[in-house]
Amino acid sequence: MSQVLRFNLQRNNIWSSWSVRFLKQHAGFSSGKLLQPGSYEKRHFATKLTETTSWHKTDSGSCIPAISPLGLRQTSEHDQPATILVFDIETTGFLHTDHRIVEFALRDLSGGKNCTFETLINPERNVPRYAAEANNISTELVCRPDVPRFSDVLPILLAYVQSRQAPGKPVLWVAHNAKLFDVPFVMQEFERCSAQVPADWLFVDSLYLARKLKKSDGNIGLVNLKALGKHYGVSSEGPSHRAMPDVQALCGILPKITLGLKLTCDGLMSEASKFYDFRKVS
DNA sequence: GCGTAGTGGAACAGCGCGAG
DNA sequence: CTCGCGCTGTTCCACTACGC
Repeated sequence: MSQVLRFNLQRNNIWSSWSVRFLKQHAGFSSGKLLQPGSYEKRHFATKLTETTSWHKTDSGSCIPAISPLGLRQTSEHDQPATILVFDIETTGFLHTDHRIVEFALRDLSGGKNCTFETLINPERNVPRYAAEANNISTELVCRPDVPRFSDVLPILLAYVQSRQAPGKPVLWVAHNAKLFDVPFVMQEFERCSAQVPADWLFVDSLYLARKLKKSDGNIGLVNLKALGKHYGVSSEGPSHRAMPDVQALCGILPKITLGLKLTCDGLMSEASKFYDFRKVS
């Protein structure tokens, strides 16, 4: 498991062209070193092929998961109204105005090869002890010159998302408590980089959906990720309160929620708030 | 530790109805 | 007509949950 950055790109060998070019341009990494087994950068920037869960529609139109063969998409891009990316971040604290992102992870629900993106981020500030205790990400781990800053990661992230995005279709970002936590942080980091969030990025808060479902399903108790995972029998690999395990958990929970809400992919789209809606809140 | 949203309970106001 | 009762809706407040 990489300590700093795992960067997975799908669709042929974008990895060997785009990513290296971006890394060279924006993060100052050498492509030669990058591809050398055992090299320092290789340890940090590694691709991983995963067999993943993809979504497709039931007869009733609800979104449910289905195991897809390695590297194959069961749902064609033309059938999907949007690329759905489940993401999670770890930060140095609660306030997006005062704190920084230290880890970013996402997973493309359509599955297939290299459907995940995960990286540690150099916050350029100390990680408070309470935050480090919560997410096991210490100052020593991320405040190092070899750990990319958000500004380094941003062009790679944008390229990755673009590589996953179907032409003309929006990108639907899903996170737990996205409205109050994840999106304001991401927005703040974009602003720090003087970058614009793409206009076709939409955001859905799974916490809001879970609360909505709870009203109609009395069996649902707490609506935090852990409780929902337990309720639906969804377990995630890896330590809790780290970005990718939480992403994996949400990937398992989200289809259950949409199924419970009888929410179609289009319905999920309608639940999405555009970026400027979140900006009003934050 | 913080900020926000949601929730549940208490308190109150307003209304309708029946009894005297 | 007046009073009392009960129901309903609204408002406020305290508490809880949620993210790290």
